Amino acid sequence: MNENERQVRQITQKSDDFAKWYVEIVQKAELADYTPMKGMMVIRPHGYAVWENIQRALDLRIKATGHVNAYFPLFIPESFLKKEAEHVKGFSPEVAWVTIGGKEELEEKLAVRPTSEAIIGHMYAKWIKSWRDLPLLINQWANIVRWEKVTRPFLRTTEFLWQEGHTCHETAEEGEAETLKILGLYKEFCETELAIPVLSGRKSLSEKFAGASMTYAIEALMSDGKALQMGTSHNLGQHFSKAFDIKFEDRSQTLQYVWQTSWGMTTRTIGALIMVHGDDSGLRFPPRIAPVQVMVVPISIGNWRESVLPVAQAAVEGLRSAGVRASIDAREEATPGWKFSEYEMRGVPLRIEIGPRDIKAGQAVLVRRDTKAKETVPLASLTSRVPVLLESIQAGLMAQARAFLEANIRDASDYQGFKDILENQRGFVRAPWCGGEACEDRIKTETMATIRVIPIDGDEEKTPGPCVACGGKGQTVAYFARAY
RNA sequence: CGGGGAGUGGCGCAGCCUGGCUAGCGCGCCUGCCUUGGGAGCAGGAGGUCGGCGGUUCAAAUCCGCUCUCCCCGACCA
Repeated sequence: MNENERQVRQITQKSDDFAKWYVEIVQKAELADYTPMKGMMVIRPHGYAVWENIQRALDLRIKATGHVNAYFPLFIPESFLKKEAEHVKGFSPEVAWVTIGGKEELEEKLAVRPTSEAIIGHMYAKWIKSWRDLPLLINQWANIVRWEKVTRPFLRTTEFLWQEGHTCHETAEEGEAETLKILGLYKEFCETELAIPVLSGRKSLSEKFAGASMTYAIEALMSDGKALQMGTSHNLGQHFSKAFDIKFEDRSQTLQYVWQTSWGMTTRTIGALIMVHGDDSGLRFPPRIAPVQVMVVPISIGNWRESVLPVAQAAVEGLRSAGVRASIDAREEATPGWKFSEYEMRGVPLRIEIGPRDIKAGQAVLVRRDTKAKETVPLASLTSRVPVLLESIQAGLMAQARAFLEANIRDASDYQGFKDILENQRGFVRAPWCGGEACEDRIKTETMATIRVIPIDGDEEKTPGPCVACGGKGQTVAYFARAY
């Protein structure tokens, strides 16, 4: 057993049992913990700090595009949910209900929101009277409850956190433009901040949001070859405005229903960070969203408290004033080696080791988490070198994830080849599809793969071959995958 | 919700089939010494109503019934 193997002996290897590796990391890196209630987890401080960084970066973008934040109630009257037929049908199997308040049985039961279109639609009807009130661009950060049968930390929990945008527009074109703008915003966010490359496009009708006219999504590829939906942007058309009577008087004095969109991203993205970037030593957080970007470990030898510690602390101070989220672990009771492994597990992008030898040489040892490569840097140039390295790590993780994604998009022209890819290699399969639900169903039943996205017109060639399932005329190319 | 596996100090497990002494082991934790450049060592110590409820029995971690939770594989979903 070499050194590298010894240090990771406590975690399940990723290649050995991916699912087990995942839940072990979640718990050992203290991102989340189970509670006595099924499907309900505690997001622990280390996990919540990641969520706060995601929130900050995403909120900035949402606001930069003209949206404002508000907060709507947790509860939604049953009658509201029932107003949009498809909506209630889609969500009713997974809604939690409040039927008693204190000791009183409620006259009308209240849904714990599975999403907020209904309550927001009701309020919008009250607020919107004129074209001058449009566009209405509101976002909320909230918790959501969906009574799922199968749960997994971050990926699918009974209660989860998200942001949901709900907008109203004068025209169908504006609604569609907003839907696509957000889709692009999500894609840029995932790639820039999370270092997770995504495929974007529309969903098939069977996969679209209950009550939408069209759902667009971004999909990422986890390192076990399964796809994960990272965010959705829905063009709601006039479905909800008609159900909730959201009307405005337009510029030519005609009464019209507004055109709406809704879109969301959730705490699931944390699960994606784990599964896209994690390795056998633990997490690898992209620097931009890492709670701690740099951990300084003073090498505790001899009179290190007098000789090493002050230098290490000064280094942390210097990095902090340079805008780096730096921290120091000066605990006496843990050995340096233990700390190295610990911060690798927790995904800290960069480790700085400072010991007596380094001080003598006026340098520090920098170890990047993504490649584990070491370099020595003069103490005086830490504040200039560290930001460069952090950017390089961010870019490195992205490059690695993109290479993996690209290597795992495979074309299939016939059904046997299609099945072989899903059976032996997983990843995305790009294949022509006739647009028929029968073929979609058959593929799902026989291969467990679903259409993740259909490229938006113009993004892909327009003359697909025959449908990979039925051999009929191909209408479009679609990306299929087994998904979480 | 269907099929399979599991629940015993913080973590990982043994014990259960065939009921019986103070429920054991490794890691972790506490104290002290000694160490510290990849998860150190020695000595002493703390911590468990065996997931919960009920039943059988002189006696239950162990047998029986119900129930909760977790994991895996399907059907449903961000």
